[in-house]
Amino acid sequence: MPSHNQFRMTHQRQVILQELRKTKTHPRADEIYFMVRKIIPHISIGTVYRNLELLSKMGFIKKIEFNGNQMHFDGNPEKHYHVSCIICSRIDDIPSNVVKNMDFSTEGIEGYNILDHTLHFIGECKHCSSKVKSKNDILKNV
Amino acid sequence: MPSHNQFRMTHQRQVILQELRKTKTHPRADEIYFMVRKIIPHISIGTVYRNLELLSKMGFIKKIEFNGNQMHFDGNPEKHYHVSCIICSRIDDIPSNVVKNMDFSTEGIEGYNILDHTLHFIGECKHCSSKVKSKNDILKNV
DNA sequence: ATCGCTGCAAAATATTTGCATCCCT
DNA sequence: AGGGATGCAAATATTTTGCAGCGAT
Repeated sequence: MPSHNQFRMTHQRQVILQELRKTKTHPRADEIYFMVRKIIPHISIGTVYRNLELLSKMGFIKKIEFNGNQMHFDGNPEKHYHVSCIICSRIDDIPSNVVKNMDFSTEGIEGYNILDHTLHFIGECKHCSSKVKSKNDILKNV
Repeated sequence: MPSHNQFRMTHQRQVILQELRKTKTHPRADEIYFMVRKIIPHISIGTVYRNLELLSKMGFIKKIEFNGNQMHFDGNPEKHYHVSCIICSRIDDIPSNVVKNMDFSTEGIEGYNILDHTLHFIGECKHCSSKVKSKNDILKNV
């Protein structure tokens, strides 16, 4: 973990950021790697990982740690919440008006200096529920 | 992913569950492996993973997916929230009165059938803040 | 000219899985 | 007895890292 005295905006870093900002799908590192390879064919996966880590440490992007073994990344660093599908693991943004009111006092959390929080909904997306439904339909006939 | 027609309470499974229920530290699979090895020395790590997966699918335990690359497990399947340390990744339970009121309508989350949610606080635990503090103190004298 | 960054490849981490055998129900 | 579960080991999957050379400031 280097301590950065000078942050350099390299071409690789700029393209990673730009491509991540373009999409709303909260991609994983390997997906970002393939997206960026279309623009920088010889970029290495190590560079992608290093940049995602650094960009999130600097607050340009956000890591989504609710994952199912793989990290996801969000080009939008503004505070917002997510919902993910328990079947296919896709992650979507939650409209800001869904949570109307959240009343909590972090003072009750003893021994911690609270810096942030995440609220993450889990459900079944419509794509997956329709898949499961048609599978059941098939099985009924067996 | 086997579909279980008969669930068997094997010795391994029973000890994994029992040891996980004993602790409040939300251990990782490898930590559970070492805990259980004191009782069943020849248990394999594969068995631990398979059982943790199955026990969480059946609702006996909970996976904590906010992790930092490793899954954590909670022997308490009751609804409750967590806080984790951004430095050392330890995870603690949140007292139930911290969140006084959370008003949201999942109907605003289009295209999802919402099943659950997690609320996870991130902060610096007192152990780590004191460590950082003493490190800074040392550096001041350099 | 520095020193942070990159590509490459190997290493480290974490989790899953095939298979013969075991043992719970 | 049947089939789910285990141990072992190999395979996967994911992320990190050492190093020599490159390039942004």
